[in-house]
Parts: sequence; structure tokens; C-alpha cells
Amino acid sequence: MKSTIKDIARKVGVNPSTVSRVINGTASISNETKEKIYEAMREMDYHPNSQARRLVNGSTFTIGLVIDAGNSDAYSNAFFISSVSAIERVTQDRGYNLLITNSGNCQNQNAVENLILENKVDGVILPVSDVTDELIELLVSKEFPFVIMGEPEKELNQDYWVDMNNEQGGRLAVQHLIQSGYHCPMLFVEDKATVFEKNRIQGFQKQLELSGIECGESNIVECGTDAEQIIAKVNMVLHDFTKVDSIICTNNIVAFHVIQELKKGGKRIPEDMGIVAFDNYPLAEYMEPPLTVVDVNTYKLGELAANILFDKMKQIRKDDKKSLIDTQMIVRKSTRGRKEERQ
Amino acid sequence: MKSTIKDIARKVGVNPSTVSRVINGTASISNETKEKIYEAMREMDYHPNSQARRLVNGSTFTIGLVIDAGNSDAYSNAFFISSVSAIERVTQDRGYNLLITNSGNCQNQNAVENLILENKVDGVILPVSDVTDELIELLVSKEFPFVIMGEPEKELNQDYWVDMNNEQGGRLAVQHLIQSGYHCPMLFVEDKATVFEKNRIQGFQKQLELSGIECGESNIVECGTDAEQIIAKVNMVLHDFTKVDSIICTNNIVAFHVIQELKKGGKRIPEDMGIVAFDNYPLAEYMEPPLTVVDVNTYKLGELAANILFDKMKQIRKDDKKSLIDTQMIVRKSTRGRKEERQ
DNA sequence: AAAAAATGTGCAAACGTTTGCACTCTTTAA
DNA sequence: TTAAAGAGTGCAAACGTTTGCACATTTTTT
Repeated sequence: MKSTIKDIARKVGVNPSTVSRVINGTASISNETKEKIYEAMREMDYHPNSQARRLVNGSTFTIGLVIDAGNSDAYSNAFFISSVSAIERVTQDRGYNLLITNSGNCQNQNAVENLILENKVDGVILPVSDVTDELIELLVSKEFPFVIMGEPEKELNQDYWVDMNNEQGGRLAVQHLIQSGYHCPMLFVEDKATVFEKNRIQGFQKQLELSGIECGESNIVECGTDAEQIIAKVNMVLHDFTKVDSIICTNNIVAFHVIQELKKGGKRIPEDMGIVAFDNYPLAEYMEPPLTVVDVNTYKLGELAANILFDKMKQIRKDDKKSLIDTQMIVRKSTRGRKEERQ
Repeated sequence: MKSTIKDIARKVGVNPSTVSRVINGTASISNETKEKIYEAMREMDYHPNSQARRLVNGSTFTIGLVIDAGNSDAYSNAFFISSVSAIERVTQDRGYNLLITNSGNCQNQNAVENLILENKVDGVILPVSDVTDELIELLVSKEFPFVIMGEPEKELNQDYWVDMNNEQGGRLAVQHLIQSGYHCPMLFVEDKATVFEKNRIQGFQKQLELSGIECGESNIVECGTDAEQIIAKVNMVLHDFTKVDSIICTNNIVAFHVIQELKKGGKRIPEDMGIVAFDNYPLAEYMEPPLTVVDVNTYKLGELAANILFDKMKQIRKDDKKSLIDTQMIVRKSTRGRKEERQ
């Protein structure tokens, strides 16, 4: 049988409130009493009951993390999920628990709303893909603390979000290429309209400008997600943009198809064409050639999200509504690289 | 302000217990009263308070999932983590919540023990890598429901576990190779002593035997995890085991190094040497040649773990203490494959 | 037509904590 | 030396539910 605070009190011969105060250190208690209580707790293997605590405290000491049910793409899930570990650690360090839910509906109710309305969590972290107008409205109207992972399309004035710095990533990729002796980079994006692609494009263009390389819209190619289409675009580049000597791909898969087709066309990598890609799949270093990538520290990303959430929960206002984590280059063999960077 | 069951009762003019019974359907209530209560609940935006429920029910309606803090290997984490989605879904379908914790220590207490002792969860799923004797002892002594993911070294008689069927995976790989026209497969494992490697070896040998191919210990190579070592082993095979025409690698990384070295040695894949690997990294299909793999459905694995846990929680005895998920072949270009399997 | 069962509802205790108030006794400040 | 402050503890209410018992009314069974 589980022992309660009353059992301890009875055994020691004090009032339950005294035991509670010893446990929480909320009042000064004589050392003598304290000792007896601690000993009784040890003897009776006492552990506080979280549920009772939560009820009376009106706080769950739990935060919710929403995982995107719809998005089955193994990696983008993994990308998000690798920050889970960070979020979990921060949560635990603060004495909180981490509850996970998908964004789907259970019964007739939205799972996330359920979390909030039934008082299961004190705050929530959710991926931008799961943000709906109704959900935001609910969160805001209840003044419920939340942090979004990823940049929203349109910004309300209440929402805080964290993301990788795609603009900086775009700049970094160009910078690396220029420094490595390439002169005419091209950018392959899947879909120009996506928020993160827009930012990458912006960084790309900005850095080209800074480097004094002229660049019109024509240096950006929308290649979609389909292998055939990517291949077609590669050939277009090969025939129509003969000056192009390097390609920045929006992810590892695109890079793979690009490299494949370039090799087929007799191009040597990195000599004839340098390749950089966003993301860093576990096997990227084993591609041929090993892929130079723009990587992001997802641990830091998760950590940041969690810390901001806790600040909001404590009513500590952060002045910045958005927080970005800078990317870094991992230089491998698909670009010439500067000698000192070569790994 | 949040409305409570008492507010509803007052508004409708009934006793709180009546409202409770309507919500839970635990007694027959007149339709008239029911309707009035439902309406009041809607009007006042009532949602039950989980904490109070949990306290009185003595149940948390929450299960805990332990993620391995120590294991930072991106993929093996991803492997485990991709079953999270399944566990989450099962949990939600059953009206439960999912709490995540790492296995580390918070303050002076083991995080998992804390979960159990402080009554935060009703059951727990944990990876075999986090199983310690003390933890098992605690779980067993409290009769606390748990399921282990992965096969334990030594088996207590109280523990239930799920895992991929490594023995069947070993058999499957051999079977595929034989059917594809290879005659002398070799198995590259990282460490013979590991439980799952042992099982793979067993399946490997058994299937060879069934196929009438004689095979001593010599067909199994322990190649460690280091690139140099793997390369050395490949060359050893090339020189000393000239009859070998195919290699089964214990994971994608080993396969990569093996392929790399074989190509360097002038071997064509799959013509001169067939390669099969366990696991299916997101980029495996983009290797050169695309890698034929023994894959496991991690979603099913998670689902199984969760369902068994719920059975245990409901005191439904499963007769089998271990449950295995069979693997399947994904045939790509690194083996000749049978035509009809080729994808 | 009487007995038994079912329906519908209220009362109050219980779940295991925390905490405001009150009180006594000691210590410190003026 | 008296007043104020602090230390140490108890009492009882509160958090928001659920549920066993009780009871009245209706319906069903014999």
C-alpha cells in the first residue's frame, strides 16, 4: 500500500501540514521534527502523489509537445523529433513532465485542444504545420502559453516561434561556394512559395549581391519533389546556363538526383560542379561524393523552444517574438572547399 | 474562469453527483435532466478537470515512454523513435496520454523511478538499453505494468518484451540471396556477443543449412564499427574466401564501407558480389548501387508494444512473454534479385 | 394486488495534498 | 522591561471529481 502524508504525520505524531511543509520547505520547522519526518518517510517509502499536488496547486507541471501526424516524411519527422530529446531535457531540468500528442482528432475533439481544455498541460510546443486559426484563437483567448516550431505564413501578434535561420543558411552556402572558388551558384528549391524557401532565396540573393555577383531570378530553379522533374531541370541548367558552376539543393534527396544526373552528363564533382545541400541525413557523408551540407543543430532548436515556453509560462516577456538558430557548413567532398575546412 | 461540475449543477438545479453521472454515463438519468445538463455544459464551456479525476480514480490515464538518453546514435534513436508515433496513436485511441522521459537522473532520483513512485503513469515502455536490475526489481515488486523494447540479455520471468525478429531477418536475407542466384553468403556483424547479432547469426546459419550450403564459423565476420577495420575485413574476404559471392551487413553504414572497398577492389555490385544490409536508412535507396535491405516495420513494433502494455494494465495475461515483428526484404540494385521482386 | 426490480436523484465522504489563519513560545529590538 | 518579530506547529477548508448508500417513485414481475 502506498503511504500518504497522513501516515507519516500519524507515525511521527505531528499534523499533516507539518509534513507537507517539511517536504516543500515552505515554513521553518525544528530540526528535530524534520529529522523524524525524513526518517519516517524513508521507513515508509513515502513518495508524494503528483495528482493530489496538481489538483491543489492548479498546475500540472507538464508541458505538451505536438507531433505532426500528417507528415510522414521520415526525415522531416526525424528533424523535428531530434529536438524532442532537447525539449525533454529542459523540461525535466525544470521539474516538469513532457506529454506528447499528435495533432489528430481523438473522438470528436481535437487532441491538442483536449490537452488544454482538460487541464493536462501548462504550456504547449507545436510544429507550424499543425497551427490552425481556430487553435491559435483558442490559445490566445485562454492566454495559454505556446511556442511554434517553424515560421508561420502569417504572423499574429501573440505568437512566438523558433526556427532554423534559413536566410542565414542561404547566405552561408553561397559564401562557402565563393570562398571555395566557385563563381556562379544556382539554387534548387522545391517550391518557391514556401516560407522557408523564400528565406533561403533571400539569403542566397543577398550574399550573391554582397559578393558582387549579378543574379537575376534566373539563378533560382523550382524543381519540385519528383525525380523526373529534377533531372529535367538539371539538363536545362547544363544546356542553357553553361556558366553555372555550383548548385545549392534544398535537401539531400534533391542533391542526390542532381548529382546522379550530373555524373551521367559527364560532369565531375566537385571539379566541374560544386554541390551543397540543406539538411544532413545520416547517410549524406556516405554519398558519392560525400555531400557538403548546411546543417542545423536541432538540439539547440528544441532547447530554445522549450526555454522560451518556460519564460512565457513564468510571464517573463521575451522581446523577440521569433528566435532563429544559425546553420553551419559541414564541408565534405561535393565542393572543393577551402583546404583548412576539408574534413 | 474555468467552470466546474458544481457550477453546472447549480445552474441546472441538480446535485453535482448527477452531473458527474451524466458525464460518465454511470447511472440512468432522465433525458430531461440530461439535456439540461448538456446544454449548461455547452453554455458554460465546461471541460472536466483531469487532475481531479485522476486523484479520485487513483489512475493517471497516462503511460510513460522512456527514451534512451545515452544512445546518441542518430539512427538507432530514429529507429526507436519512429515507433513513438505508433505508441502515441494507440495510447490516444485508448483515451490515455503519453508521457516521455529520458532515462537519466533528475536531481538525485532516477527519472523513470520517479515516474512510477510519484504516480505519474500507469504503465511504462522502455528500451532494453535502459533496463537495470534495480529498475526491474522495482517494477516487479510494485507489480507495475511494463514492456521492454528489445531483447534482454538475461530474462526474468516477469518481463514482457517486443523486438524485431532478428533470427527471421537472418534467414530472410540468406533466402533472398540464394533465390537470387548467390551461392556463398557471408555475414558481417559488428559484435558477435550482442543479443540481436546472435539471433541474426542463428538465422543465417539455419537458413544456410536448410539450403544445403555448408557453413562453418568462418562465414561470419566480426567487423567492429570502425571504417579501417571493416575495410581490412573486406580485403581479407577478398583474398582468403574467394568463394564468397555475397555479404550480409549488419547495418547500412557497414554496407557502405564494404561496397566502397569492393568497388575499389574492382568488384562489380551486384554482378560479382551481392550486398544486403539490415536497417533502412532514408538514403539507402540513393546509395550506389541502391541498397537491398532487411527492413522492419517500426510502426507495427510500437503498436505491438503499446497494445501489450495495455493488456497487462488490464490484467489480461498474454501467454507469450516475447513478441517478434517479422522483417521484410526491400530489394534494390545491390543484389541481383529475382526479376519480379526488382523495384 | 403485492412484491420485486428498475429508474432517477441527493447526501456526504473520500482521494492526498497545500495553505491561510491562529496560536504559543522564544528571541530580538527599543 | 515591554513590544515587536520570528520560530514552530495545528486546525480546517479547499482543489474538482467520483461513488456508496439511501430513498422515493415508477415499472415490471408473479
